[in-house]
Amino acid sequence: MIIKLLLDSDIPLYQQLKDKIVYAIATGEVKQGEQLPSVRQLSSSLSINLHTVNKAYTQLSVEGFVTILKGRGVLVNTKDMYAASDNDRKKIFEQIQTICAEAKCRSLDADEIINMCNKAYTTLKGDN
Amino acid sequence: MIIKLLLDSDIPLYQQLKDKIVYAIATGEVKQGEQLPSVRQLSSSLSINLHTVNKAYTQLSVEGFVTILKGRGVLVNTKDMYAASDNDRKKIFEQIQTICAEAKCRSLDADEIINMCNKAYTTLKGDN
DNA sequence: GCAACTGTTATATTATAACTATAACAGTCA
DNA sequence: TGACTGTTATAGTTATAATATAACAGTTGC
Repeated sequence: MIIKLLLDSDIPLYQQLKDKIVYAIATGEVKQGEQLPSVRQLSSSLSINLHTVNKAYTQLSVEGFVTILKGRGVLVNTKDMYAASDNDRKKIFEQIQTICAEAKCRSLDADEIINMCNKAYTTLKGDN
Repeated sequence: MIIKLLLDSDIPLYQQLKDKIVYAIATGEVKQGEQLPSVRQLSSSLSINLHTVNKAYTQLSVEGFVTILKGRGVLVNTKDMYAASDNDRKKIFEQIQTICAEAKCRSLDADEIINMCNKAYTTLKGDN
């Protein structure tokens, strides 16, 4: 899993890390049951602190993407364990609403946004 | 313009405010050339600080949505003043990518996300 | 058991962001 | 002049983000 973080981004490091891992799950780059790097390994290879990685892993665990086993490591869950709940759907829709509002203001019509969605999905084509 | 902010949200107040104003522009609820409430008026009616409103207005100004006239007030710009630049498009696509990655993980397919986009756009139907 | 690995917890420190409070300054306009 | 605009300055509080070190506790293979 190739991860590059932007140190000068306005997006927190732990959030960037979460997004990258979810992206890797979406593409199938990391598979169900697969073990993620340990907090020490990953923090070392990214030159960031152990606790920053731990925060990302902990939140991914709360959101259902991974299971943390004390003493053993962090494992990617099976798909059914993080299938969208009604609340997940609601949150995703709210994000889309905000993006579409800005997009419409900026004279992008629905088709352009839909094209972006299709492009995003085709980029994610993995056998996961 | 009806605005309600969530004080206990993880989204900062000034960001929520920006999003609501952009949304109001998108629906046509506030029109081109229209004057927004003064920082004191709005901060008072929302029971938040003057500087929080000022921060939202200042950023909206940088992003091209409004023009701030010292001593006079804040005016909504014309559409052409905030039409999407290449960089705006890129940022919007990156947000969509992140959302789609999570959505795919959570077993939502492209059609479901596209439906959400269409629903979001129809909600925004205004003659702006 | 021991060693080497896991995640966890505790404590502390630094830096930055977010929000508030108050006051004064400066431009606009009837 | 007075009442409204946004702006700037100063200060303080609170929360978040990130780091640094150390110790604790569970797992695993030798």
